[in-house]
Amino acid sequence: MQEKYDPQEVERAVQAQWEKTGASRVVEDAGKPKYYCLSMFPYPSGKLHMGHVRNYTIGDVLARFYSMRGFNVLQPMGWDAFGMPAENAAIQNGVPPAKWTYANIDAMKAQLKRLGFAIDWEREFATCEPDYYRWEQWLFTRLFERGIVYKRLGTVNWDPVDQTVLANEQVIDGCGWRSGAPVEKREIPMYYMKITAYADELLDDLKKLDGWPEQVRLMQKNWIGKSFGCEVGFPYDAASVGAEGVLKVFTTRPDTLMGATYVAVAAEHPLATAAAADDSALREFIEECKRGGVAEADVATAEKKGMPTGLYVLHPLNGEKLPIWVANYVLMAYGEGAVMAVPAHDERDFAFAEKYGIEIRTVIASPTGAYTEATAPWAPAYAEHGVCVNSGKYDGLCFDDACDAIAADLAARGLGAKRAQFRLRDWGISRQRYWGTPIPIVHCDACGDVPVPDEQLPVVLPENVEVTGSGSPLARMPEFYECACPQCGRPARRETDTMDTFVESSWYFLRYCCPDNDTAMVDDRVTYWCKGGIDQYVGGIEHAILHLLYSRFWTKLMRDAGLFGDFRLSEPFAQLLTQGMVVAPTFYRKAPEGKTEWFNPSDIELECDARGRPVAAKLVADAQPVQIGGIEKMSKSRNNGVDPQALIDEYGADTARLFVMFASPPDQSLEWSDAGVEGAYRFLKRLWRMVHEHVSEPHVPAYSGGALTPELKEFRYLLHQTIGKVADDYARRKQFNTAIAAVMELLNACAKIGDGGETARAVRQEALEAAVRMLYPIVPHICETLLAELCPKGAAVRPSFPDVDTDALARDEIELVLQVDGKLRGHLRVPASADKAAIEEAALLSEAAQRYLNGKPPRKLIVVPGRLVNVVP
RNA sequence: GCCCCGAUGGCGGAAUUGGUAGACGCACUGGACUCAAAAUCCAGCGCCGCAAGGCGUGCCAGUUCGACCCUGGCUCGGGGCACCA
Repeated sequence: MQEKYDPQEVERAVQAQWEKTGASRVVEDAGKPKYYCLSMFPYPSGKLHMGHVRNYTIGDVLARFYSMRGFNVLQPMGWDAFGMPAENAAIQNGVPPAKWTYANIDAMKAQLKRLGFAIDWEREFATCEPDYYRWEQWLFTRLFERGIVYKRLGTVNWDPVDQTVLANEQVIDGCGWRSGAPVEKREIPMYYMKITAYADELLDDLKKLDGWPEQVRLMQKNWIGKSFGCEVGFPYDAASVGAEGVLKVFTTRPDTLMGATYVAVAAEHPLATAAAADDSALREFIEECKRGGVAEADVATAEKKGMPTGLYVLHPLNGEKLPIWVANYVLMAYGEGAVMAVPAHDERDFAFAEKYGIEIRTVIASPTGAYTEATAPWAPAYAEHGVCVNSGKYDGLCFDDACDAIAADLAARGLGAKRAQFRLRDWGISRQRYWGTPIPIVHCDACGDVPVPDEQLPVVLPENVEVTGSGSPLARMPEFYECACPQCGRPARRETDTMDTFVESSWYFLRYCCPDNDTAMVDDRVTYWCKGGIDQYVGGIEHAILHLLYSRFWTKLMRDAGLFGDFRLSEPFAQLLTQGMVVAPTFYRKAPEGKTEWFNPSDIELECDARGRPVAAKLVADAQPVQIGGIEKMSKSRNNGVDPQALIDEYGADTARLFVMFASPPDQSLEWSDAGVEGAYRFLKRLWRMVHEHVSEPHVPAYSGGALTPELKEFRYLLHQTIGKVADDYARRKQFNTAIAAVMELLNACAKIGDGGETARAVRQEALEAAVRMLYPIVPHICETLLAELCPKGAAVRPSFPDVDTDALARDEIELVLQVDGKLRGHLRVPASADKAAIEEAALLSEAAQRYLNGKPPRKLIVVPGRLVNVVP
């Protein structure tokens, strides 16, 4: 055995061995329990960043642990290859998106291999390959025929200078990121998927996902946002509107209906358009509402503005004329694009009414009497449930009774009924971009929208295109869009929009089971690997809502398309581990034209105050100052990703893996710092040295019984306690930093065992073997090597996880904490078998208790078995 | 603005079910080895105090024999908000 730990050489040799034996290759095996361990696949941005290292190490640790426990483990990897950065690279450097993407995949795959993950690379694919997306197109046509996919208008960000649709990320302070021009909202036809038809199931099934973090389930529940209330119809005031009709709104507070003093509609609402026809000021206001992007955060934080239309509706219960306002806070996409406003009992309506001098009418009193009278000027709106006042026949009714009574009266007039409402909206999947899956639809003047028939699939995305950043390249390629109608054969136009990349990431995990199937989307192998759900999914918490919700939805769509046969998979992910983000500081400079340039932390020199807080920063290259931004998730757009390659080059993959796992528990966000890498490396060197010293003497079999000194007995207690703790950390808690710490403690204790004779060496053999096996999932290269040295005969055998020897855990005496009045005052050694009375007696006799009791009996005596005794004087 | 999460020494973090706050590691300090340095090993290391002891888990209140942990109210930081992935 080499005396010195040389990670580069160890890792090269071990990886070559794994490669040779196909150690990570896996096939279906009915004789073994399966464990499908999935990590979220990366976008091929070019280089791995620390978030990837963390994510894939967590996955690999679990995969290897379950493998050691005898499971048939599948750990696949692929590439979420479509998306905007490839187009941006094309615009900047003129490289075709496909070429750029495949080059990035090669680079990142090499990095993943260097890290030694037990990935079955035979199953790898990229979502930009026609063999993959053809099945997505195929299912799309089925869903289109069933009406799950439909077309309607949707609102997008429009850059009037670049004449192009912008992603929310490309809108900065209301302006296009390249042109700097103010962005406008524009309505265009788009394809939607009816996720709202599955809203109830998506909500109900959350209850079954007990392997998911509560936090994620809660976020999804709130996102789906099922609320109960009432639909209310406000008949048009025919004299002002000039037409018959009913304005529909939804409210969760029908009990406040008698306090409604106006209604508000979105700028795009037909009533707003009608009123603006002969009102230039209103037209101008509606134009103003169209300025700015569509992102909800921007809309919700914008100043609330409105304008009266001069039109009226009639209150459905008392016939009173209520003005119709256009308001920028009402969104056409939600519900009916109109709301009823009750300023006295809704904070937003209150602020709006105060600003524009609209009547505020109190109709709810606090049940405790705190808000009883309609007295102006009002304090902030009383938005709690209460009792109806100033509401005629409804006076005195509580929330539930008022809702029932008002809903019944509305129903009697045909102007409303109780119903549920979802916040969830249908999923718009059309993108006016090049680098995505072509939407398989042909537009024919005679036949309308015709899905591409199976025999013409896939609709292949042409790869050699010119990307300019203005408009969609496909829309400039007649050779792509000119086609014959599949139905009537006449000249027709192929759809040039592509699909949202979330579609590809909604089912890739199923395709890993059967990537080579060229006659079906999925097959029986999915049943083997996905029965009961994918056993473990690991990925960033930033995907808690969209990606995970879309994947759940898409799985249900595939189920309902009959693709899973009798197996009928409904929920794809049984266990979910949401990794906390690796965050890093951001640095930028703003150019005069408003463009922002972001600088990588590695190119920055920081100046800190006495307490170590950064106060100023400058770019090393030009020594000029840069602005310090927030500490954000590592991303390409903020250029704050830290490249792990330098770490791997200097210390090796095992140190990188150990350090990242030791730094914090997986679900916690981690501010990147490489302080402490040395410590991880030092630990591996120490482990190597301890094994080297041990094996340089003749081999002894691991301890298997016989008399022990008290010291060795105590050490074996620690050893087996540690094995149990570490196994629990891997399997249940998924907290690897404490598993590592426990093994460190064990080895610290191991180093302190007196050299002793044969027995001590046997115990040390047992401990070192166990420690190396416990660490194997985290640092597999060094452990593979050390295990071969420790058990020369078993070198070829796949390593197993050590078992707990329960005999070693038996104790004669235990130590209890002695508290007086809840404060630590000493310890108590008692026989392990001592009962409550014996413990109480020992506690009262203790020096500490005597000192504080002054001979008086205690007021209380609390014994927590196995832990402590508290004497309350 | 709305939804979710977090805050513990100089730093990363531990305390698993309300029961010893600070495990493990980093940094630092002292010592050993060395011509010297590196590496390694040993010891110390929350704050105040000579000590006894007191204080201490973002802030303010509360529940409890006992609170980092539970409840209410804040502050700050992070994530998501439907076209970043």
